[in-house]
Amino acid sequence: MQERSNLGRPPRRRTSAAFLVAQVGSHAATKFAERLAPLGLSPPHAGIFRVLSANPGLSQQALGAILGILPSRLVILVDELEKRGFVERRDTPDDRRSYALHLTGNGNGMLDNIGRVAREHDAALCAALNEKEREQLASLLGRIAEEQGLTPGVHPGFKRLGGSK
Amino acid sequence: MQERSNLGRPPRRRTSAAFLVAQVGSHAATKFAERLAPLGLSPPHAGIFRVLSANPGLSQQALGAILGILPSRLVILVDELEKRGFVERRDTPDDRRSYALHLTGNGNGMLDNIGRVAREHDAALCAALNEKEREQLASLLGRIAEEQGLTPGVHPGFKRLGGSK
DNA sequence: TATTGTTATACTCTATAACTATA
DNA sequence: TATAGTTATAGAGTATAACAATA
Repeated sequence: MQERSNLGRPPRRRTSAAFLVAQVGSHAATKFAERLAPLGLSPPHAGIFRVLSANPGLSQQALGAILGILPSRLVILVDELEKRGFVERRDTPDDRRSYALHLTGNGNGMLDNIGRVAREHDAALCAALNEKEREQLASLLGRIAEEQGLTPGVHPGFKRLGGSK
Repeated sequence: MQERSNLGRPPRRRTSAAFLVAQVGSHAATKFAERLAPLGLSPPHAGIFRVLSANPGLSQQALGAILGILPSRLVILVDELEKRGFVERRDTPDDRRSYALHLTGNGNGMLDNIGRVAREHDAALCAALNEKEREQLASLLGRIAEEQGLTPGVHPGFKRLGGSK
């Protein structure tokens, strides 16, 4: 039940939605990274798990394109996951330049852990809201994401933020 | 008017609010930085303008504490703004170790430009929502921000995001 | 001895270019 | 010649330590 009496006064200056989204979003990303850290993973790692789970057999190029990660960086990330036995590079018969990336059994186990962590993270972040309000929030943000042309399920990361020098 | 018929089926899996906040927030931060770039400013610069406007005479320590910017980095940012005539370091009579930071006339002019850019940014980001929905969104996010202990008006930036290595 | 502003340095992430092996 | 993966390198942001002047 919001107060609706603003008669005669200039519209009350509220913090802009854009600023709040950036502020809370940055906080959310930091908190998620903190929850991932005990698993020995970073947010980009989690993105790789999620995308490979939905699209097994992707090449590194394709995976990097989806996640917005440059090939030169993706190599390192995949190396780390392969070294720990979560991802494997399978040779492709038709094109011997590229690999087909798959989650291993251990990889799928870790994917479950990531999912659990993500749900805990969501619950903690939205603690101030009831279930209906969380759906409202997700709906509003989902509409913005769609109108802005954001790819569902892909966190854009941060490109060039510095603008001064 | 949302569909409300989910009888018997498991609750439909929606993208979590936490993920959407991080995704849209990252996008918003990138877009804001792009709008700031033609002014020769970065988001941290804009934060300095905003905080100094509300709290003239702050020391660098105090300013850095509010913005979550380390002294070693803040020196460089303030140097840049001082060199361009937007900020001045005034000697303080009582403590000759520190400066009192103030916006100059040109600085206040640039502050107006930043405000204009911020309003354009907000309008563009929320294009998918009507005025009432924007207020709803701001209200929901504001409650999360408060419950999570975020300082009003302060973008936390991104601390240690990597967790793997 | 502690604090303010500053400098120096290391580490991470981003971005570009160049190399190799295939195609 | 073009592409997939890889390596090397440069640039920005973040973090820590150390220093000079002052408290």
